[in-house]
Amino acid sequence: MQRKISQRKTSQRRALLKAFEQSGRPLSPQEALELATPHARGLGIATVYRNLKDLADRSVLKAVNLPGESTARYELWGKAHHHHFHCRLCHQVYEVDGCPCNIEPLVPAGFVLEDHEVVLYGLCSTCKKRRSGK
Amino acid sequence: MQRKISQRKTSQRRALLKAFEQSGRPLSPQEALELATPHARGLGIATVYRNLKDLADRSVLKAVNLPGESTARYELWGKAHHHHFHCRLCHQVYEVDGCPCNIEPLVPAGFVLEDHEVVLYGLCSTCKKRRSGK
DNA sequence: GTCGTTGCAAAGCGTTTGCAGCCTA
DNA sequence: TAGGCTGCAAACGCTTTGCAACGAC
Repeated sequence: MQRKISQRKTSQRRALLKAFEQSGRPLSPQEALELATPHARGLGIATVYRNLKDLADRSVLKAVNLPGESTARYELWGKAHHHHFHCRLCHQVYEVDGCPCNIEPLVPAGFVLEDHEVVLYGLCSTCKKRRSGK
Repeated sequence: MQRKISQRKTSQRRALLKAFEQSGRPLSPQEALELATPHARGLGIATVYRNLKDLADRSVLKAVNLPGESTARYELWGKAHHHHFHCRLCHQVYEVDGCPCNIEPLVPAGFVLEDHEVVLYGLCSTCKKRRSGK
C-alpha cells in the first residue's frame, strides 16, 4: 500500500477541521458530517470517513474508541492526557481531565500494559438539570 | 412488546451457558458460537444473538461493552466488580480484579456519575512469550 | 396441543470501495 | 497538466427479522 505524500487543502477538509475546533469534543463520523456540512455544502459521508482516517494517520486527529461503538470517534490531536464522560441521555461525550494513576497494580503477572482507557457514565449537567426540573 | 414469561431449556441454550462457564471470560457472539457448537451441532448465529440478548434480560449474562466493538460481549452475571484487559495481539479479553477507586474527583461539577469502565490494553502473557521467544 | 425456539434466508444498516470527473498546486 | 480528492452508488460485513418447522412442557 502506497502512502500519499502531500495532502491538499480542500474546502471539505477545512470544513471538517473547523467542526472539530468549534465543538471541542470527540465527534463521530456522523456528527462530523452534520457539523461540517454548513461549511461545505454537499459534503458526502464517504469523504468524511476518508478524511477522518487520513487526518488521524497524519496525527492531526486522534482516534478515540469508546465502549459500544464500533467506529472510532475523533478529536484534535495534542491534548493533555484525559479521559471521557459519556452522557446516557444525550449521548454526547465530554472530556475529563486527570486520571486515576494507580493502574499498574491491576495488571496481571506476565502481562504488558501499553495503554488504558477510563470511561465514566452518567448524566451531564445539562441533562441533569433538564431531568430534575421536570 | 410483550415479554415472554417462561424460558425453555433447549440444548442450544445449555450449550451456550456451558461455553461461558468453561471460558471464564467475556465472549463475543462469534466466540460464543464457536465454543458452543461442539455441544450443539448446527447451532446458528441468529440463535446465539437471540439467546445472548434473552439471557442478559434475565440477568443470567451481563453485557460488557468494550471500546471499538459495536456489539457487546457477554459474561456470566454475579461476578465481583472488575475490569478488563484487552490483548492487542490475540484480541482476547481477560478479567482484571480490583479497581482504581479514586474516580469521583474526575467527575466535572454538575455531572452525575453512575458507572465507569476501565480498559487496559497491551499483551497478555501468552502473546508476550510468543513474541519474545521469536 | 401450545407456544417458545430454531435454522435459514432475506432484510437492514453503517462503513468501505470503485470509478469517472473535479480541482489544487 | 498530474494526481490527489470528491460524490455517487455498489459492495461488504455484521446484526436483526420473517417464517415455517421443531420440540419442551
